[in-house]
Amino acid sequence: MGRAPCCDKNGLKKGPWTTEEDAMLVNYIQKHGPGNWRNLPKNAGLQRCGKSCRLRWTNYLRPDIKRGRFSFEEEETIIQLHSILGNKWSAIAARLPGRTDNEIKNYWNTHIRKRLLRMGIDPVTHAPRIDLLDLSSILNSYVCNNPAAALLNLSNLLNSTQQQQPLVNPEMLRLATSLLSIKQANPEMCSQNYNLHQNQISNSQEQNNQVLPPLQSNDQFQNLIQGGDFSADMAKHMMQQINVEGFSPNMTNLGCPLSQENIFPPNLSADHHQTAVSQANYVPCSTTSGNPSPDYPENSYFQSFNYNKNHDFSFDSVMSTPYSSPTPLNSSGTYINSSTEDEKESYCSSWLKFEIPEGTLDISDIM
DNA sequence: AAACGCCGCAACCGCCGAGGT
DNA sequence: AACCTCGGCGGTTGCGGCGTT
Repeated sequence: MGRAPCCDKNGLKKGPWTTEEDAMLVNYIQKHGPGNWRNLPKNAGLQRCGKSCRLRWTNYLRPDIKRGRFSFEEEETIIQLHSILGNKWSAIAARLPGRTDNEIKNYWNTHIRKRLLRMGIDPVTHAPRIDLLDLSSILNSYVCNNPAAALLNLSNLLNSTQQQQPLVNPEMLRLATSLLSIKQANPEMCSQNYNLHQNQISNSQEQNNQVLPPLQSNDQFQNLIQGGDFSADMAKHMMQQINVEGFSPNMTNLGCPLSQENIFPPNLSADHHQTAVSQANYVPCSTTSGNPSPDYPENSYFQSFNYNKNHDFSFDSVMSTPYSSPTPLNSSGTYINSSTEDEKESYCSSWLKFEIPEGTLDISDIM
């Protein structure tokens, strides 16, 4: 049985509200309070349906609504809550005083979502995007001191881009080639990182009394996925490794893909799924020094992307200011309005721009 | 100056669950 | 149990403003 419409729409006005209508609605609610939305428009003399009145009140006319730009703190809160709650905008709004679910939803869709996509982060899963999987296989080959395999993987990757949709965006390719060239220049560094990576995993397992061995390669991970025999324990195991590593443009970290679609099969419970996602993104990122970066607030979403201040590939090295901040704080603590989306974007993209040293790998040769 | 395209946001739509009859 | 109302939610749409050509 179909549900009856909330009101008789014949003769009722739709579209943008006029100031007169706003005034009528506000006056009525100030006298009688909100509620009984069905009868409210009739009593208030409005040619609107109750639903429209309620939306207008809750999303725009309510006196406690905070208007204007979202602060950096608000933005971070939204991202973190979204990673936990998903598209539960009302739940997110409940934790952001003065902001409505509609406003947060719009802000997410028009600003944050796009920014995360440009950063290579899946806005749904909050994990690095699927194309990093292929990138990781290239980098992993190099970690294993197999440049030939790396080049082969890269070649396959490029060939695949000639079919339908590109698997890797240009920034990812640039990152890949840059890292390859850096590896050529500093072979010891990478092996050190790899050893460190393995040590971290071992330490983590001791702490968690786990007996599962660390995944030795990206291939092993891929086999797990493709084999279909992927239990919740395995997923947990994977996420432990991710927790140890955090996420950074570090080679070994990239060898551990985070895409949620791959990590969690449909039969994995939502609880496992959600818990793992939260852990993957928001545990404090381990660093070689063992200390979190002081450049970001503790537990900052963006701190998850921080690697190591002393490391050549640290995001810190290319970010002097939290790039997500829409309105950087000045000395008095007020927000500077001159910050533009372009400026924010430049922060985001800067840590993906690793210039290729001259005389190193030339992708055009492969293509 | 006009045309065009893009973007952001307010508003709408359809669905759902809770609660009442 | 069935039906209905109501409030709430998330997804989508459409319009106006703005920048670019």
